[in-house]
Amino acid sequence: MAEIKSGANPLFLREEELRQGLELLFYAYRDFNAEPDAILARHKFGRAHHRVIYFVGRHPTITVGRLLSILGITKQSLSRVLRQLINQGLITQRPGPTDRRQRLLELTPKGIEMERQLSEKQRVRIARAYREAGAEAVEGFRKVLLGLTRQEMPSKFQPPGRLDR
Amino acid sequence: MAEIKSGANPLFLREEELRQGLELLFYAYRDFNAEPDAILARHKFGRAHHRVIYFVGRHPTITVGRLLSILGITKQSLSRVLRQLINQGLITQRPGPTDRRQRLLELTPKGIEMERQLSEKQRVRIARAYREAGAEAVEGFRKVLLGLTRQEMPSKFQPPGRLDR
DNA sequence: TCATATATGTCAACGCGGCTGACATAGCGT
DNA sequence: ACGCTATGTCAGCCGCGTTGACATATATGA
Repeated sequence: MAEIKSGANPLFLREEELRQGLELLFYAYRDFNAEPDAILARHKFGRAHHRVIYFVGRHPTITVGRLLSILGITKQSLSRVLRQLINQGLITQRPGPTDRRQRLLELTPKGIEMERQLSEKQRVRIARAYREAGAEAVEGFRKVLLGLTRQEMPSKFQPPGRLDR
Repeated sequence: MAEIKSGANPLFLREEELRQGLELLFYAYRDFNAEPDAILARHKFGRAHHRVIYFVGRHPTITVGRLLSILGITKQSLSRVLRQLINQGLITQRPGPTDRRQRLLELTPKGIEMERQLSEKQRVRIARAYREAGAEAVEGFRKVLLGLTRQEMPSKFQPPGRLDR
């Protein structure tokens, strides 16, 4: 692991390109979450709440366990925000029909409304970026992001609720 | 703000597309930071340290104030991690030559080595994703991310150390 | 030169959201 | 009946944001 850099080496140029990608991702992610963060703050919530609301909305009747592995956090961490969301009436839980140990999670109408408010900001932002960049760029965007994702999941828990169907 | 959804409306299909982008970004960002996180943990550092190391490496002799506005955090937050990095001998500071109130920050050789270790993981990952996706996709990736970034910076502080020169 | 503004640092307290470890309970499956 | 599983909870820790207040050195303009 050395010998990589040198003068007019294409690998050297590439280095800059890669760093750009790095930073682009950093800034985009940060800016992308700024607006929802503001809304959440008004409700005394944080990003963790946002993520839970989002994924429960996306996968109604999802179980706690499945939600845990999507989020990649511990049950203790989840429990804290989940309890708040349930207490505030944004999410309901009910026993699973076949396996009654499970708690199936769903958004209440209030939760749905909140979800809409939060993701609307981001959807608008993405929609604008997509529109400005063009369909072809969008395809590339997705390809690269997908390539960044997963891999070296050491065989163990595959991201279970993956978007890609 | 309603009336958006309906039956066979193209906007409705678009909704799915946008949500995909949303999640893609979430997963990519998460997975993208997993490896550096592991390295950092071994040194008792966190992501905040990573970001500081990264940007100081990228902009040697950067001032504290400039670093603050790149990171978008408060000086108290920065001060904590910066002090640790200086104590651990990864970063040095020295007074600015013209304005001696400033502290110019630079990586020590030890800091450079750490930076290399950390970003190497990410560079490899990006490089792989780029290679698999192809040059055209990379262009699209950048276009879209750039579109997601900035905007509604309320005129105030423009991201000062922006990558795009 | 004096006053004010700027660059930076520091103390203290707080909040969010990760984590580990330990333990509890209900329900499933053999 | 027993053990595994799904879930919940208590307690404590840590990273890393925040606000607010105050300190110091230096720059700069009236």
